[in-house]
Amino acid sequence: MPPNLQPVFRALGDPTRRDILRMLGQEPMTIAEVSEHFDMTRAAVKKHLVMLSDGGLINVEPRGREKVNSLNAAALKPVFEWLSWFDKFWDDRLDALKTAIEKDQSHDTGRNND
Amino acid sequence: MPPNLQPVFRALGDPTRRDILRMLGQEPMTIAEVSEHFDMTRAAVKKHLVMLSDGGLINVEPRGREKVNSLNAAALKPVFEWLSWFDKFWDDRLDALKTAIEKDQSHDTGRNND
DNA sequence: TATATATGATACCTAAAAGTATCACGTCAA
DNA sequence: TTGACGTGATACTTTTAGGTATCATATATA
Repeated sequence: MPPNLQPVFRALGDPTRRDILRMLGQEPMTIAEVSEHFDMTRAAVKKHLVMLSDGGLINVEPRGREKVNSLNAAALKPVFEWLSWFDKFWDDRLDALKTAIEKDQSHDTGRNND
Repeated sequence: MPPNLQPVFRALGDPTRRDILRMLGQEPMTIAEVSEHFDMTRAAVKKHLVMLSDGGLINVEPRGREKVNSLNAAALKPVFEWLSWFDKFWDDRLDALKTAIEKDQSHDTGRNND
């Protein structure tokens, strides 16, 4: 079952959320810690985290009274693959090689790309 | 100067626009032709095309009284590269190979990735 | 236990997105 | 040259996104 791409693309559509992803790529953070990096209320940051969670882009785990948000980069994979459909238009060579790599790997390439 | 990613990500955030990109990947189309594929007015489709154009994702060329919209997949490249930053989290092997490919190519890899 | 703290949830505001309807304008064709 | 046709542009409506403010709840901690 192909994952629904829409929540992922929607989550990526906001610059604050893209920044958050990069931050969580460095280290997991609580909501308060993420909020420190932005000039907006914690509630606003929380909403962004919910959207990221909706897209499966982050994992949220309780730790006492805190919630630790960590990156789930695997959720980006379908996006990457959706984009790869267009490789042929801007770089035939890279596309060919990447296809070879994917074939070489024993991946479940049950891709739908929609 | 790194292209502004925001208009591109915003354009990709809507499923109709992603569909249009795939359609234009098959062949260039006029606004009327694109509109035939969707259950909405031509004006609405036109707005989507403007957003795609804002992100540089399509080229629009006049042909008599028509406008021919064609895919500009090169505009997806920065998005692809932005995503590639996360490769290490979900597939070290593919990332390593892709890096090797890019190094092998003589590309203007003046990437900023923000 | 009493209190401070981290988060959750709700209501509300503003702006932008997505869509429709309508009309104006340029171009092709009879 | 007169329509017909494809498009551009504007005004309008509805929904969603992004944000603030506020209060409730659960958990540490003095």
